[in-house]
Amino acid sequence: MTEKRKAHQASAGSKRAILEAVLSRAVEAGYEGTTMADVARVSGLPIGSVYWHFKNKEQLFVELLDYCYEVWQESTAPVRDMRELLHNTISRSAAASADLADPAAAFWSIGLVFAFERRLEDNLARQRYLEIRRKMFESVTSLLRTTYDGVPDDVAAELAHDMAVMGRALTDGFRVAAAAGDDTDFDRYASLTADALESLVASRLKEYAHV
Amino acid sequence: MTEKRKAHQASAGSKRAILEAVLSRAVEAGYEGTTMADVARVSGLPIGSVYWHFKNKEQLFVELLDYCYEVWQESTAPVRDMRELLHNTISRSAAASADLADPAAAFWSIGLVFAFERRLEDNLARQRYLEIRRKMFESVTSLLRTTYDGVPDDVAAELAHDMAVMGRALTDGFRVAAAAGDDTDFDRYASLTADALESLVASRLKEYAHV
DNA sequence: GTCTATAGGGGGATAGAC
DNA sequence: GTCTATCCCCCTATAGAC
Repeated sequence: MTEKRKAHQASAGSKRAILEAVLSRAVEAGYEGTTMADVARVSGLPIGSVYWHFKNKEQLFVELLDYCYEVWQESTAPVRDMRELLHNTISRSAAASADLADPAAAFWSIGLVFAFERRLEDNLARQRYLEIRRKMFESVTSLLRTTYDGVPDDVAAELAHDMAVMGRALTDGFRVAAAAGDDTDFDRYASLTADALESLVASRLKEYAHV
Repeated sequence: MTEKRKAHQASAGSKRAILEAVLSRAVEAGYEGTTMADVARVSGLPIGSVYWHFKNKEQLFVELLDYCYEVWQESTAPVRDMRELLHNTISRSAAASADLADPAAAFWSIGLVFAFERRLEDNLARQRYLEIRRKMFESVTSLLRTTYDGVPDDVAAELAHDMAVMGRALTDGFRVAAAAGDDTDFDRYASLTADALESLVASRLKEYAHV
């Protein structure tokens, strides 16, 4: 193994160590609460190394979001319907509070902080979160659309959009509940939520069938 | 009017000016993003006066939350059912983004920042928000409970609790949507939300009637 | 009660040796 | 690539004149 390769490997290892350090700090302290000194301490590397691997704090968080999103995609089995989707996301909201070391769960927990910190408007990490948020919404919408068989395209599209909007609101809402420490049985409400949305879909489909 | 009275009046006026200054800053920048220097500048008073009226930043935000909550209570007409309640809270989520000067609407917008900033765990303002959040939840629960006539008490209680949990999640979720800048027709989804929850209630009531 | 000046501490970022 | 020392700015909070 050449010297260059060795250096490269060490670099990759350090980079990952830094990302995991910033993850563990970010889920507890958010963006502003996480200091570069913290990250250096937790990762075991000096602060100079952190700045060698990442241009600045902003870029560090951009790459953190990318890293988490990647892990999330890999670790998330494809779902078949809305019920399964809601169960995954809402139960995972609880997990995001309990198991903060899970990058997949932590992603959304960190992201919501960015949604609310309006003063971070120009912050690239915030923009990255919003971008991923949009991507997720689109993919959920098209997934749901495939679940309405034998329905005119425009109706299915509208229905899928509505369910995606409401599903997103519910998911975010239960994340708020988790963050606020509300005493909530997330499994139970994942089911109830699915019941509510499914009955809404049913009545909408019936309505269109009558036209 | 005595000198003492005059001084007292001036004090009350300044205090209110400071509270409105911190309100306008807080909805834009959150807790950490709002600096005491900002507050002084916007209120037109020197920073020394701010510290004369309020012990510290923490206490300033505690009183801001109390102030907003008070205005919110006064300005909110009593609602009669879940549909009306959802419409008020969800439509107002949109307003919280549009009309930031409205203390009633701003309250929830500011509060959610506290929910997510876990590192503010010991912060009295965060605790005050969570306290008010609980109070609201209780009052919503007991309001809903009165809307289920001719139902056994325990069933009505469970139903009211479930609807309050889901209503809160939806409301918070749409506040997230507003903060994230999602393109959402809040009026429309307030209706759909009410449809979904009402049909859930209907099926639960039917279920219990059969037993 | 109002105002100014400043102490005191912390955080982001860089320089430069190794 | 790693590490240390340090600069510089901003923020909370206080001291003390008026």
